[in-house]
Amino acid sequence: MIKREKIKELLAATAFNREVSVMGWVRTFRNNQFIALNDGSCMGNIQVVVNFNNTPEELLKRITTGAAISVKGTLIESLGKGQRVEVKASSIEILGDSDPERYPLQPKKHSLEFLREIAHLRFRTNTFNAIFKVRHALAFAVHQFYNERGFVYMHTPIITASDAEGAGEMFRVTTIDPENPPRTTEGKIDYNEDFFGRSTNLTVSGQLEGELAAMAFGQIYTFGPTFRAENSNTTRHLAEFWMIEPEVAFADLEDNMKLAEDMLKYLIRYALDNCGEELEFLNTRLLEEEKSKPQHERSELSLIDKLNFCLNNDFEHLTYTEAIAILKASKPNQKKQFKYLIDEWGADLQSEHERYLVEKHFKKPVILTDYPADIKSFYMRQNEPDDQGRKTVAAMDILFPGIGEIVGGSQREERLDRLTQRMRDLNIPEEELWWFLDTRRFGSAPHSGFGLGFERLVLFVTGMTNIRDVIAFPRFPRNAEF
RNA sequence: UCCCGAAUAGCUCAGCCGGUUAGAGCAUCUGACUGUUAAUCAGAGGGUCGCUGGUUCGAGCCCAGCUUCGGGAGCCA
Repeated sequence: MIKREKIKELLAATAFNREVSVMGWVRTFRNNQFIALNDGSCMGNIQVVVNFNNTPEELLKRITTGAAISVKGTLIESLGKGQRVEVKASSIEILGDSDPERYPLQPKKHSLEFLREIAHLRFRTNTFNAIFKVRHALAFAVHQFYNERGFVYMHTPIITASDAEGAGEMFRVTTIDPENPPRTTEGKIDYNEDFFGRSTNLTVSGQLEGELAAMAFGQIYTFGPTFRAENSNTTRHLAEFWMIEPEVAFADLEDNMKLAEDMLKYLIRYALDNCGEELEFLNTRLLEEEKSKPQHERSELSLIDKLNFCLNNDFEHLTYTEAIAILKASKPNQKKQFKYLIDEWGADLQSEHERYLVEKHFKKPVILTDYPADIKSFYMRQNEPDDQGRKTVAAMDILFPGIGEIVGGSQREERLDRLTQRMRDLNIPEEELWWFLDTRRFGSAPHSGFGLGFERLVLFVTGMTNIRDVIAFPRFPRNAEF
């Protein structure tokens, strides 16, 4: 029996007139003769040539779009134009039929909206083949980047009992019978009777546990699923998404920003170096897509140019206070074109402001630092008040064109008294986070970390615009299909 | 959750001022052709016009509510 060869290898083959075996799924069957066969090993198809004169009618009828077939034949230089090699079939076996009346994928362009409804089949399109190859490459590169730098990959828990982190609404994890829950004497649901003996949730972040490990290993990262039960209906939020969270001891905000920028550039370079075919395809796809848009909405750079631009330029560093000054003096603010006008220091930046800074003013990735303490989390390190007595924290957000916030991080507050004071101010119960505070009690040290939304990175690198298209089976409000 | 828009054949869409039997391209099926490249040519089948109610002699079209989808905002990664 001949060993099955992958189409990717056959398309690159130089030795002809040899017997080969290929298996794959039919993309199209033209002229009763030419099968475009794809096995997922690459985006390209191999052409299988069938001699319909000596092939039974019943077999030819079963070579339909989507069918899985096994082909044995001779690899030859193509007799026709349009492809270099083809397989002259000597025998074809149908492995799995595909009813053409019911198979939803046609050899034509489908809308992303339609493909989202058939997410179980959309992997079979070139677009999603490319997206998920890039996603794979980026995930692999994340591990390679941190491994090369001696980071330890930590698996932080997915089920957590702490609800104090404040990153968002949480999904409850329980085995309690919702029809008949155990009650306390006051009539409330008694979580002492629950599986863990307490109320538990799906994690919204591995950061707090990551800090514990960083205070022993020095440098760690997490890369796992994260859950937010926010009723977010946008092109850049998911209820279940993957997050990368490095945490580094003895590192300040500068080190943190450097790590983040190095990582993003490393990942983008890895994709460019390893997913050339896929990015070329996505680049062309995007150009086609843009043709239907009015001139002013089209992007100035193509996808690949944009990625290279990102690699070859330093990210813009900017404090919140400097950003406010730029925004205050900006044309849209002066002409009152912003929906939310900038007048006071202390207000949170709206996405229109972030977009202005990134896409109009600097036209490159921006790292915003030193936000007002009042709009940031309790664990961020408190800076000394400025000459006007304004309080800020050592936070940094990285903003990307078209995506917005892709990284959020900070130097952590390592001083126990400052941390607990802030927790009291925000009504965060200290007793629940006793283990977290222990890091500040026993050998506390400066440390920093950040979170990178993996899907947002995949969005940027693939040039896709809806986050639901860069994760296999997106989870969002009112949708958990597949 | 809020604002805006959309929902008509398997897919992408047209459907005029509310008026006879709701159309096109692609896909599918049948036949022809047989070195095609989203093959081509000829023909055929395919519709509870998202759902519920209302206005009207008459509703795909107007109104209300609901559902779902898309874009934007908020929450954030």
